Amino acid sequence: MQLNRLVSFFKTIGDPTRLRIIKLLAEGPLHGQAIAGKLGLTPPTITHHLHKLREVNAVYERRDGNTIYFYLNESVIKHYASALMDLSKQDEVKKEIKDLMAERQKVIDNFFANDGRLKHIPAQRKKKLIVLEHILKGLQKGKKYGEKELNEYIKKFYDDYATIRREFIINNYMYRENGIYELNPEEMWAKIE
Amino acid sequence: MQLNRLVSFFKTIGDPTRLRIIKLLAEGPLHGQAIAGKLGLTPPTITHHLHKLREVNAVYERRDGNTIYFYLNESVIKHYASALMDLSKQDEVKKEIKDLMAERQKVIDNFFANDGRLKHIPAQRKKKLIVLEHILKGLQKGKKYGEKELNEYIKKFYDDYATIRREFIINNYMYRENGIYELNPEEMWAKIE
DNA sequence: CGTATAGTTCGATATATATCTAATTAGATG
DNA sequence: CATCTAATTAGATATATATCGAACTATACG
Repeated sequence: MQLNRLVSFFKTIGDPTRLRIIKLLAEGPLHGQAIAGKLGLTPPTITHHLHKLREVNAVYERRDGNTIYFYLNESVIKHYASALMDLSKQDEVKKEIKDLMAERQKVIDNFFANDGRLKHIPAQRKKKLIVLEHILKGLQKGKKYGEKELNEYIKKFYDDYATIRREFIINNYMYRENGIYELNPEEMWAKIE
Repeated sequence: MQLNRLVSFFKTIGDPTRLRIIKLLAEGPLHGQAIAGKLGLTPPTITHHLHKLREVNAVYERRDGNTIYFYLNESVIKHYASALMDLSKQDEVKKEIKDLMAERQKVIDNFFANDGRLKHIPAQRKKKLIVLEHILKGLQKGKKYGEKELNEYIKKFYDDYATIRREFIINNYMYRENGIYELNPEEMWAKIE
């Protein structure tokens, strides 16, 4: 369901007169003047609202002689009701992932400044790992980095590159061999983002 | 659920920007500037819409530091979705009665003029009975009517009182005894309205 | 064909509101 | 306390729209 249809429908029923018309029609079809009478409004006003209700298929009509009976299109109402319901329902797994992401994003928001630099290293281990993983996202897997090259990269985030580099190693995000650094396979540290 | 709350809610979500905010928050909480960024709007505009969304309890917020995270209030969304669903759902019996009533009303609209007088007697038996029953509603059960009195009553609806009076008898709506007329018990002709 | 009735269209008016820029407030941090 | 960032408020503008009375259209009926 595209956004525009939803917006048009809700905008249309988000009016006291139109919602009262819908409630009336929910009890059975009525002709225009009957609606005008029950609501204390003039026929042109009712025509105006019925026009809008027809635009979103909330009502349909059947002519009988020269009076027109208006009916509530219940299936359309149900349709949008369930579309609305869907906006509040997400499958469990997806929802949990989203929550996790939101939590991580919050930590990142807190510890990185607007220019993208790390303000300071979190004391809490869990948050520290999130911060380290965020920095690691800029490195390519499989690529070999010289120590100087890695230091330069880290310095874009934080002046104390030595601490960060050491954290990379002791938390098993990277390994070092003969002064050459490389990312460990992601599976080893269950990267999420 | 009172009408005003429904109207306010639907009016609120019947706006493209606000519905987009709701869709975003359905995927997880966000802070104001993140919303502004994703939608390409300025923070004051987002504040404006969040204010309206809060008014109808569609969102709530949690402060963390000086950034405020906004959450979709899913239970409220569900609440209004089911209220909307109710507008299209009626229990079967009630619905059938309403349909019957609407059908009868249509016949009455067609055969009685605005001043309440019968234009002519329907040829179709089913419609004729509806018309007769409509006229009978003005009589009291248990009361005994003299012929002249009954004629006068019928004449308020139709000049040819003799025909109508005869129809009352042959369709078993009334019975006559020594020139005195009386309504038959309702059960005998399954009065609906 | 003329008349009556139901519905629609038109034009005017009053009200609401979505959006922006600029200024202000609130909290956190050094 | 000074400063930074996020959010809000205020004011301005442009657009949308709910309602009505008056004029018009369509259908039925005699």
